[in-house]
Amino acid sequence: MARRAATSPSSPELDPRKATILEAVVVEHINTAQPVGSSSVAANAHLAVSPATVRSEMVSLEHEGYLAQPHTSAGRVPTDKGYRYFVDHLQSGVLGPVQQHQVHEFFANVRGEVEDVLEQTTSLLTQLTSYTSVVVGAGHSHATVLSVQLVNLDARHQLLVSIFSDGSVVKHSVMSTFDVNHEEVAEASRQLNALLIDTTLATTVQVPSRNDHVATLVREAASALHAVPPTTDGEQVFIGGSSKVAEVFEGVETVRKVLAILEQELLVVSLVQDILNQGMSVAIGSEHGFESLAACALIVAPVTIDGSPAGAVGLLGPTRMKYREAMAAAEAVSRELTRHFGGEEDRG
Amino acid sequence: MARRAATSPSSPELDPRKATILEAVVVEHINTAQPVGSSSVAANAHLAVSPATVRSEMVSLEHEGYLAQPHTSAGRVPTDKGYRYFVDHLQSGVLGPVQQHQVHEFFANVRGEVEDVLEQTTSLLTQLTSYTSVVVGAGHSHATVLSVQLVNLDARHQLLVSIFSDGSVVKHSVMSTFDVNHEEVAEASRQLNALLIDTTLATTVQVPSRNDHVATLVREAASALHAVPPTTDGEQVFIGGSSKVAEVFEGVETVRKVLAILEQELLVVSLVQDILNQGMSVAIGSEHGFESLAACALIVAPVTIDGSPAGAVGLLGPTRMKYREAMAAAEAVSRELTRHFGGEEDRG
DNA sequence: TGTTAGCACTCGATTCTACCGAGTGCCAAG
DNA sequence: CTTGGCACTCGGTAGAATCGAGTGCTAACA
Repeated sequence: MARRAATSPSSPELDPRKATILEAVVVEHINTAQPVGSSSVAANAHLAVSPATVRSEMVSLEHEGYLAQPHTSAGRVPTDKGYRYFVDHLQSGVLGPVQQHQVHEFFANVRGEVEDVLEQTTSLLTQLTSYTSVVVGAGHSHATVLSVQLVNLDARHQLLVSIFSDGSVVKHSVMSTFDVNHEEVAEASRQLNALLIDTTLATTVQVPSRNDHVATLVREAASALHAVPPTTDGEQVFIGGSSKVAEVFEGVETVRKVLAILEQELLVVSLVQDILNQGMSVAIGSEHGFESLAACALIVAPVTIDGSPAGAVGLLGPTRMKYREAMAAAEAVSRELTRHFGGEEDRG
Repeated sequence: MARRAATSPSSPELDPRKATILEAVVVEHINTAQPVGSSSVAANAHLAVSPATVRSEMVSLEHEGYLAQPHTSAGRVPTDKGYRYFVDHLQSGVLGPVQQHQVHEFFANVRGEVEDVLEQTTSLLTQLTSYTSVVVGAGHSHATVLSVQLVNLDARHQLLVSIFSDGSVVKHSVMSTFDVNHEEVAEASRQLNALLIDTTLATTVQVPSRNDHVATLVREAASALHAVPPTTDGEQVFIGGSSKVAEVFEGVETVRKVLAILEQELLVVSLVQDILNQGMSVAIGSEHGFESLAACALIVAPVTIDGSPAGAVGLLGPTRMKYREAMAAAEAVSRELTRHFGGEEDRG
């Protein structure tokens, strides 16, 4: 319920009958992918009115922008606004027993590093919903350094391995212009530890200005660590079920566009995070502002660790996707993921 | 030339005129995606014969399995065998000036870790060819351990970070059933180093059998490290341009199948490596044995470091792909990649 | 006033037909 | 062995006819 409220950017109430009709149209169109006619609404929705009445209501709904007509003599199709109303007034569904079981099984058996779990979670989500799934793991921009280690690959190549408090590990190669022996590397490693432990990536550190081998190594290693790629602070993206794109969308061109977006992982991250920042759980059609995703709806659910945002799960489908089921799945998985990571910490 | 010889699994020589006709059909069909008729071959290929003659040759080529007829009154289309002959007798092309420039630019500017370079290489390949690209980085199954480090995330959770001689870094979490203090972790870390340095993942190590905290930690950490996922020894796969699948293949079903295969990265690795193991550089249609890739051709080129196989680059397209250009691109990129990594080592 | 039955109308989809033409296979002459 | 000639095949396209789902409007009705 809280969710539903948080998720309503613009849903003026609608006359109850209109609401029922709109809902019927949406449901029907989601199931059939066809324009919906007045008679099928009159039959289906159990409001005891004639098709003619439904028709006049539909005209009105069309004027208000909730429905559209592909051509003069066809049924109606929901607009993005129509879907939005539908979603905002959707009572939250619950996962079917089979799906619940799948989720339970998954989290009971899943093992391995965070990355592996997140990766596998995309499979779970796609299996649950038949939609393309996205899992975003938060960056480690405010994690502190637990330990760094500089090792010699050969005399001119060193590797800086940094371990962060959130369990992430990052490596950077360092190339030196002079030969370095093991003692120098060990000494540099020691100094780097002293310098970097408990700092974050954002912290600026005081590097030695001397020009001996060790000091130079330390300088280069530290700068390698702080040379953050400008576009991201290390979020990870996992995408699962991209083949579903070809099943679920019609029209090669749409498929191509969607795949092209999915290829740009940075874009996907920002897309998901934009939606979360706006407090939404669903972005429909043009709402997310990506031209080439106009045919898509994206459901997102945040994952938190110890109350602070740690990532998100998402489901990407056509605007006529099965919102209730997909939202239930996204929520269940995000909840379990939160518990999986958070709970582990508590128990440990 | 050596390549071409190595790449011929089954290409009995063909009567020169038939060869010319076959080639003309393949070229034409690659360009137009349409069945090719006798007259266009007679006109195009500069053999001074009439369409009628071409026709009779075509009948013969069809009997021998090089060509096929979609239906009675249509032109001919190459079979997999036809493409195979074509490829086996293709004199190696050379990259166009624009592409050469792109490759050069790329390798002049590329920075970062091996993984980043490989990842970005997929973009390069896709940009060069407009096909989906695959880059496989070899596993570190025979790299030796340079250093391991065990750190405390909290009292019950430790992280084992292992650095290998090939520059790869792997982390494993270790969960303990008792609280561990920093001294114990440090001691365990020391012992693990003594135990593991210079071993490979395949080496079995003698772990302490005592039951104190440190020994238990060491045991658990060592077993975490050796618990290799059964299906792989750490190959990395990078896939680029999957949206090209939707451009290049016709038929939603084909697109779906191909994407589904690409999702299973392990499959892609084994596919690429099978082809390389057989000494082939191109697998056409059914040659690679994947039912659902029957409409595909896959071009692969090995990447070596210091003479030993270190991975591969691949290009995936329809059987009617532009072999010469794509092969040239794959070769050029694999060559540059080999130089990029190998050369660096030599200079360093 | 809101609802409904009736009805003419619209227009995409489907079917059918005719037909075009690219391409074939065959044959007889060169 | 090659080639021009020719009858034949058959997918693709265009046009006409038809179908029917669905609409908007209107007049009657509660």
